[in-house]
Amino acid sequence: MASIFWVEDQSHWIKKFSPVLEREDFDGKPNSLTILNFAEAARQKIALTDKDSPPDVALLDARMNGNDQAGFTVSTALRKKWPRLPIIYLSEHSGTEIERDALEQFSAQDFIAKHQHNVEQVLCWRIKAALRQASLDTDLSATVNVVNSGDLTIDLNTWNVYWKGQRLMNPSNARRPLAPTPRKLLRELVQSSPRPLTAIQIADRLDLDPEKFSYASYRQHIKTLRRAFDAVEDGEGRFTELCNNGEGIVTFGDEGAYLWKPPGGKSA
Amino acid sequence: MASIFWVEDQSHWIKKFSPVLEREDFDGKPNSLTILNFAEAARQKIALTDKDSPPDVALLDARMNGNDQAGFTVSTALRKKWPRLPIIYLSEHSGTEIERDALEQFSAQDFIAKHQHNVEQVLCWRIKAALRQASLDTDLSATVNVVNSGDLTIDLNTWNVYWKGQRLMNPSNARRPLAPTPRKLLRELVQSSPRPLTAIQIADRLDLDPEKFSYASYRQHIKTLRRAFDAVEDGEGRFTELCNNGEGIVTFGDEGAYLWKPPGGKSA
DNA sequence: AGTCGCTGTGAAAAATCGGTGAAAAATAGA
DNA sequence: TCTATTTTTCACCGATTTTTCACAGCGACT
Repeated sequence: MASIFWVEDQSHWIKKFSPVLEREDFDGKPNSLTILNFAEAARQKIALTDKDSPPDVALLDARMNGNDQAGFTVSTALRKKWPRLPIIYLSEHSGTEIERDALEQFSAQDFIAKHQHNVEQVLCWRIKAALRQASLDTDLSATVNVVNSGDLTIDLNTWNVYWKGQRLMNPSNARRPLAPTPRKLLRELVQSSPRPLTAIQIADRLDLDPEKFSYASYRQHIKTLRRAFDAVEDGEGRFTELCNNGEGIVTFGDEGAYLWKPPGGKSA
Repeated sequence: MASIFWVEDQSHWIKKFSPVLEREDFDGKPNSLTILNFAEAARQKIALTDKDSPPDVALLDARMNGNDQAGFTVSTALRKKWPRLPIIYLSEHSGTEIERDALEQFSAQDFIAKHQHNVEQVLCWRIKAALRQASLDTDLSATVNVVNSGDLTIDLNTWNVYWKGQRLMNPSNARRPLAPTPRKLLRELVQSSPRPLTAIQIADRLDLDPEKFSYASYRQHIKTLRRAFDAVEDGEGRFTELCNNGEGIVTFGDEGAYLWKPPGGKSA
């Protein structure tokens, strides 16, 4: 849901833009539009809004109710509370010192002239651009890639697999990591859970030659995986036993398919 | 010095804007302006420019020499080489699908109508805004000219690499510095840690001909690097041994990828 | 009991991976 | 141009991974 914070004092602009802003698809979800008519009302609204739920983008007019600075005071209040919020100016005074101030002094993300061909569309395009830019910024900080399923964690960067906090190792040599194909296979199983995967589907997903990847190989890799889990459970064959009881990596009857069922009752 | 990369096929626009762009004070230093008249020339220039000295901002016209897509092909080439370079379109066709494509499909930073009041000024303001935004982005990651990872330091100015305070030298001749390709390769590995890099990804990042850069070459460079580290550890093969134990420069086990894992337990 | 299909298994064969030195090819510098 | 250096290619080896094969256990059905 894209939430838009809009301050506009002239009703005819509100009439013109609000239907477009409400209908336009910014992120696949319906938008929430907050419209304020006065700078003072806007500042109050800002003060009352939870700091942890900022709007996604703000639209301001620099000059409102005859006051050249009205929009900028709102801008300042917004920036103070949410420094990274993209602010877009919508103004009748493009190419003037108002545009310069907005861009230079008040770090506007964009400045759109109200009087131009096809404004409604342009506005939407530029809001989208601003939203994209903002999401880029936040993506930079957190790029953690993990798949999680109960006690299982797969780190998609290093491809390490952790089971109850311990790293799954190669069962034939405890100092070596799990081999590539079993790792990928496990990931596919976990990701497609609770759906089972046949050998053919696995070959397809792992981009292996379907001629070469037989059900026999599949079985072999499953064995490897179960043993790797067993090694962590450190007792003897605890995990394999689990599988026989219908949890963990279980067979799915037909067509030689296997299925990941998160042990411990909970689902993925 | 703000360096501006500008592609424009019509000389009257060049006459109109170039004095302004040259004189305007973007960052307190004189600007360097590169003007290309054709998309093809622009692409060649991009290919010839050092990957590590990108322009600060690019100005493009979407439609050039009668071809609607000409500007976009340049945009693609720029983005591929310098993903974070801000690209500003200067066009006579605002409010059209050209503007939409530029903003949505080609992730333009901005789109400026050539026919508007006070364009030269507007252009300057918006370039400044783009530069500010870009510097914000890089501030986020690291303004420092040093890549640091545990005991490893890469000075991005001199390209020297230090390991535990000592400079890494060329293993085939201890009086010479580490060769360029291994240095760059190490940097990419360190920067993308904890993600592994395949030979193809490395070729792409170092801007090498992917036809020529084979997995065999990659291995060879890795060998060179490991030996360089060994030389600093001064004993025999201490670092290579580390690698076998899963730290330092380690194989990823799939698709011939390697990965930098900062030794000493700590992550980057 | 017989046999069919599915699953699990160990052992062996086959393919691949990662490391290596040496030599050829490309590039940079004088 | 010639030389020094860097980069790529090639052929080889051992270790590891992946596939294949042959067989055994098990339940279902006839």
